Amino acid sequence: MPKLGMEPIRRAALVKATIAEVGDAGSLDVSVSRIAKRAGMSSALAHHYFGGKDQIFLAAMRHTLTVYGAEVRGALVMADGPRSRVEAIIRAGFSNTNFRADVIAAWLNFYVMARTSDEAHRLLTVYQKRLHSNLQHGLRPLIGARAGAVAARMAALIDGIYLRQALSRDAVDGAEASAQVIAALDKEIGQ
Amino acid sequence: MPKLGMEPIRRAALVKATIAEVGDAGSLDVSVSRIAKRAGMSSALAHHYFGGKDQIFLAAMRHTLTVYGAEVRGALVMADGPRSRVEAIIRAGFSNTNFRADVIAAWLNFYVMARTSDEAHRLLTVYQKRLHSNLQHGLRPLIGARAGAVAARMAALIDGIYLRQALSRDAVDGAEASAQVIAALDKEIGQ
DNA sequence: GGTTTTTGATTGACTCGTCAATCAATAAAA
DNA sequence: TTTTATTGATTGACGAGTCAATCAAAAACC
Repeated sequence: MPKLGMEPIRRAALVKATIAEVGDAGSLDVSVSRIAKRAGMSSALAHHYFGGKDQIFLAAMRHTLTVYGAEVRGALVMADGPRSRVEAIIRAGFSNTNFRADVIAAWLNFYVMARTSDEAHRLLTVYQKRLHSNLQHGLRPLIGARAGAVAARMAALIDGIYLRQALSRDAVDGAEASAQVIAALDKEIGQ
Repeated sequence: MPKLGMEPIRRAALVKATIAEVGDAGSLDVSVSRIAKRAGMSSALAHHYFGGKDQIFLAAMRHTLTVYGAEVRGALVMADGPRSRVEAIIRAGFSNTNFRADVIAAWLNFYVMARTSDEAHRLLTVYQKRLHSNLQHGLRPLIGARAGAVAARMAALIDGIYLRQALSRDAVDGAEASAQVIAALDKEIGQ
């Protein structure tokens, strides 16, 4: 069986399975066995590759942040003009890849994890800083010095809408969510 | 020892201890034994009064919601005029009783719990509905038909700022948080 | 008032299950 | 044969929930 070079494949499978499992369970209270089973391997192998449960979760978290980050960058290169850049940042957060029930559940639980894990805390802080920085950068040409404060509010609003969706059990609607935030944006920048 | 009427005292102590313990641990991953110990009794007694771990958490949740609800009502009777009412609702959410590290941690974890517990889900839905309804009611005289949509955004913003504080490990600042939301309110209603 | 009975309060010890982590062993490349 | 892949079995810890037993106030009774 040992086809060489299994490691990256196994790791990816475990990360994917972790997100799915956390999404299903709704909490971080999922056993390594279950994750491993979903990923099609034994729990021992999961430990072999990741060293421990925390490492598995952190890897899953890094992955969601990486995907999100990539999506934002991708959207930004397509945007022309500051206003369009800000909208791109907003829409990226509510894209079909990020704004899914299981991913949202994972985010929520990462917030819980960040209260006890330094590494999780660090990662989420990076995300928040980046979101704020991106928004501020896009807003500055539009509203100058107010950009910092407005960016903070927009970021909080985005997170808040995320949180609502985490509670909602209905299907999520990224377009509707984006529209909400953009409406607030319009008010903040005066149309 | 059986001084009659211990039950309500014990229950209250357990609820308080639960919030504190969840705040310390940062997650719902706290054993009944620890909660009971902090409340000054055996774990068996905790089970005796509440029946199970979930019941204890739900009671703690109901308590925080009750306190929050009372505070909002109290602030509303003091307010004169719609604008003042809306501000009162906002400030109540960030009051010293509600905007505390352990309480915020509890809220966050209740959101996680709501993904698996129907009763927790119900309670949080009640909170969200009530918050939205209160805001909408206060906003209607100010902006008419737009009140519903704006209330939704304000509610999400409040939750979002809460979430930020859940991540922050510094001391929380309710006044600053209120100011943020009120600034957004000003923009929404046009000064 | 004194005795007995009842009942709420309380706990230590125990059961049962779960889970993270480890290890020894096997199999297939290189 | 050395390295990589892989797993079944095992261990050690921990936690929820149960139970039988104890303790002491209070109520009922004489």
